Amino acid sequence: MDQPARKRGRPRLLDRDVGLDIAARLFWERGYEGTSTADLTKAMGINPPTLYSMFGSKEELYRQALDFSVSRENGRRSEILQSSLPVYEALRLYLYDIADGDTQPDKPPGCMVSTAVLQHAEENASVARMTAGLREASIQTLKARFDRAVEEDELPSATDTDTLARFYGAIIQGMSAQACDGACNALLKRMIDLALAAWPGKIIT
Amino acid sequence: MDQPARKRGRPRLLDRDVGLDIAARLFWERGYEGTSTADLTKAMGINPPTLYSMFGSKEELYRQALDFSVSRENGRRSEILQSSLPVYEALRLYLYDIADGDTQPDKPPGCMVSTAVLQHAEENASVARMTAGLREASIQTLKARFDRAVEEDELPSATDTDTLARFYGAIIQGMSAQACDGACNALLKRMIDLALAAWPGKIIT
DNA sequence: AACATTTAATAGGGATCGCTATTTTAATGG
DNA sequence: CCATTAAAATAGCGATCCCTATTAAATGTT
Repeated sequence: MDQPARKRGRPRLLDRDVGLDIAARLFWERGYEGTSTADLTKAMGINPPTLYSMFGSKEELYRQALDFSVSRENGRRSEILQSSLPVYEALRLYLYDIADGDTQPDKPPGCMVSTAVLQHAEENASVARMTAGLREASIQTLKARFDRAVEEDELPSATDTDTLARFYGAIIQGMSAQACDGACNALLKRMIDLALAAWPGKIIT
Repeated sequence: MDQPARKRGRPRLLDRDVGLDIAARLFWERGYEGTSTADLTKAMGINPPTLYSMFGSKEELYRQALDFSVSRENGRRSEILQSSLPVYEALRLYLYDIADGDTQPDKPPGCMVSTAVLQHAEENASVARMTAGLREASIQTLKARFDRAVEEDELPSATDTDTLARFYGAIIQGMSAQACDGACNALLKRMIDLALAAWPGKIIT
């Protein structure tokens, strides 16, 4: 009874999510401008008209592939950050999870969002705005968690949570860049430990 | 007598350094893959064959434009870092100078090297290797200064200078990314101040 | 079997990509 | 004035870019 309700007409050869996964991987590795529609159709095993009927356009496919990938990570990372752990420990695990994502053995290095479309041709400005928006949203998530920590007396009330969030955002972006340049997981985590030494109230030795 | 020794033949319409400056600005704003040879020739006011006779190829032009730009900054930044100031203060001024470079009013945002060609088509792998090499060199410069600080008892002898250098490298890359996303100079400097709080031996309040 | 519906495959269009063979122009040297 | 030198301008090459009009194939329905 769980039948996928076979519709009429010729059946699809490519599952939509499989296609998005393949596209995400290509965009992740080569960037938006470095990935051609020919690359995409070849990797998916389809012809150009199928790509356009399934996803609309290259830009729409990129957007959907980003949504698809981001939403897969968001659940776990949100759980880590919003857990009952002390904010400092939650932040550490959150950053470790991102470091793990930057250095997965069978996936492209770095983060698909953190360092994407920073430079771009004018015609791709709207794509750049999209990735910038995702980065800003991620920073706002951090800031909201820090604001809550202030309210719950885990952080001094004078804490500049905006700058604090953007600082750890910079670490996230720097980790992605260095992962692209070949940095290993252990190095990224050593960097995180250093960055956590800047946490308000810490005494470094 | 300081005559530029007018050679025979038709004189050049475009000065080489002026051309490199224009090219650097375009590559800086749009990235390597986002800048076309047509963009470059149009901005320089020349025809394609002139570009190729002057600079060899698009990739060679990118390399020369990078060298041209980097060498302009390197003198001042090296002076700051190698000055007689305490290493901690030298590092602060060094990072501030980079923040200023990321947010020059009449130039593209971010750094031309820090966040360049992180993702790329396969055919541009050699270009990516080049920018990655420049980033690594910059990190090694930091590490060398920190090693000197260890020798001169400005830092504990157990200091992991490699990780320390890569941590501040990550800050530099994160600042460039956020400048590309619109961050202002003051924000970048607040982030630097936070990053300096991670300096070994600091007591944060 | 014939039809309706939905997708896949073929083939290619118009624009732009990086680049170059050839010709023209502008200077100096004799 | 002519020859020589060197750079600029014209014109366009083959490849690839993103995308689509059209045709063929595979299913459920009648």
